[in-house]
Amino acid sequence: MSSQVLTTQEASAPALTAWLRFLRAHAAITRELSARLEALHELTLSDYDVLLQLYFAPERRMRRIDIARSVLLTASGITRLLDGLERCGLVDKARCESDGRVAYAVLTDAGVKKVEEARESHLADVEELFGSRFDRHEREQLAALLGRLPLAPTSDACSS
Amino acid sequence: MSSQVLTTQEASAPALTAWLRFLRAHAAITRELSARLEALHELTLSDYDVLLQLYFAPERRMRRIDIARSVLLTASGITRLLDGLERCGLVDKARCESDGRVAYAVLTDAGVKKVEEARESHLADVEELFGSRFDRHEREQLAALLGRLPLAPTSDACSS
DNA sequence: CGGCTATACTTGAGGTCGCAACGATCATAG
DNA sequence: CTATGATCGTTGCGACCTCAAGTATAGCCG
Repeated sequence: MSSQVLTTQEASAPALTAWLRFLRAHAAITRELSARLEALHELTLSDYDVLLQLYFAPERRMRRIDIARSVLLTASGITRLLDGLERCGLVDKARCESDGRVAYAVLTDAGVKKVEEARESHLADVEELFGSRFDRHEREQLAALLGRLPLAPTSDACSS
Repeated sequence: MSSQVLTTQEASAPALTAWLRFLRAHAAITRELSARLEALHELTLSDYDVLLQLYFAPERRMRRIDIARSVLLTASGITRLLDGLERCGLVDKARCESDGRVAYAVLTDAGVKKVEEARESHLADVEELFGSRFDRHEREQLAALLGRLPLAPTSDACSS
C-alpha cells in the first residue's frame, strides 16, 4: 500500500519533515545550552534539570525514583548523577524512616543558591535559543502540540 | 524587571513549558525509536540517520565532514560511527583524488538494502510515536515552527 | 621554494547514559 | 513466621559522543 519509494526525505511527508527538524533542533539547542551551563556554572543540562525538580518539590526533596520519572532518565542514571551533585555539596542523601528502600535527595543550601544563580542565565539562554523564535500565540500552540507527544515507553502517558 | 521569582516552572511562561515538553518528548521518543531500530535492524538512530543521508546523496556518497554537518554530530563522532558501518559492510571508504584530505563514505549495495529494509519499519514507528499525534494541518504548523529553531552553534543558521 | 594558515580526518581520554543483574526492603498471603 | 512477588536503589559493563590534540593535505603569499 504505502510502499512507494520516495525520492527525498523532505518530500515524503510533513510528519517526517517535522520530525527531522525536531531531531536537529534538539541536538543544536541542547548542545549550546549545555555548553553555556557548563561554562558558567559547571552543570550539565541534566544536572540542572534535576536540581530544578528538587527546587520546586515540597521540602525540596524527592525520592530518587520520582526524579528519574520526572526527568526521563533511568534509575541508574539518577544514581550516578546524584553522586556527582552530592560530591559537589549541592544535594544530600536522606534515608526514609518508614520505608528502608527509598532514599531521598535533598537540596542543600548551596544547592538552592546554585539553582537560583544558574536559573537566571539559563532562562535567558532558553529564551534566546528557543523562546525568542515565537510570539506568545505560537508558544502556546507549540506547547499544546508538543504536549500530545508520548512520554512513556510506548503506550498511554496520560495522568494515570 | 523580569526578576520575579516564580512558584513553579510550569507557571513561568509558555516558552518554558514548550521547551520542557520538547526536551521530555525528545528523550522518550528517541529512546523508543532507537530501541526498535536496534532490535529489528541493529542500527542506532544515528546510524540510520547517516545511512539515510548517504542514501539520498548524489552517487550515494558524501564527504565525512558534510555528513557531520547534516546530522549535527562532530567530525570525530562521524569517524567512529562510520568505522562501525564499515565493519558491517554497509559503507565503504573512498579517498578523493583531487584532494588528499577528504575521504568519502559510499553506501554499499548491502547498505542500500539495509536502508530500504529499515526505512519501512522506522517510518511506521515515527508515524506512530510522532506523526499520528497530529493532523495534516498541525504537522505543517509544527514543521514551520520547528524550522525557525537554530541549527548552528549560536548565531544565524540561514542559507548563507 | 619555504613558511603560514585553513581544512579534513583521526585518535586518546573522559563523561554521560542505558541495560541487565543484583541486593535490600516491603507487602501480601498462606 | 515464612514464602512470594513487587519496588527501590546500586553497580558492572558497554555504547555513544565530545573535546582537545595530533597528522596530513591544500592553498596562498613572500
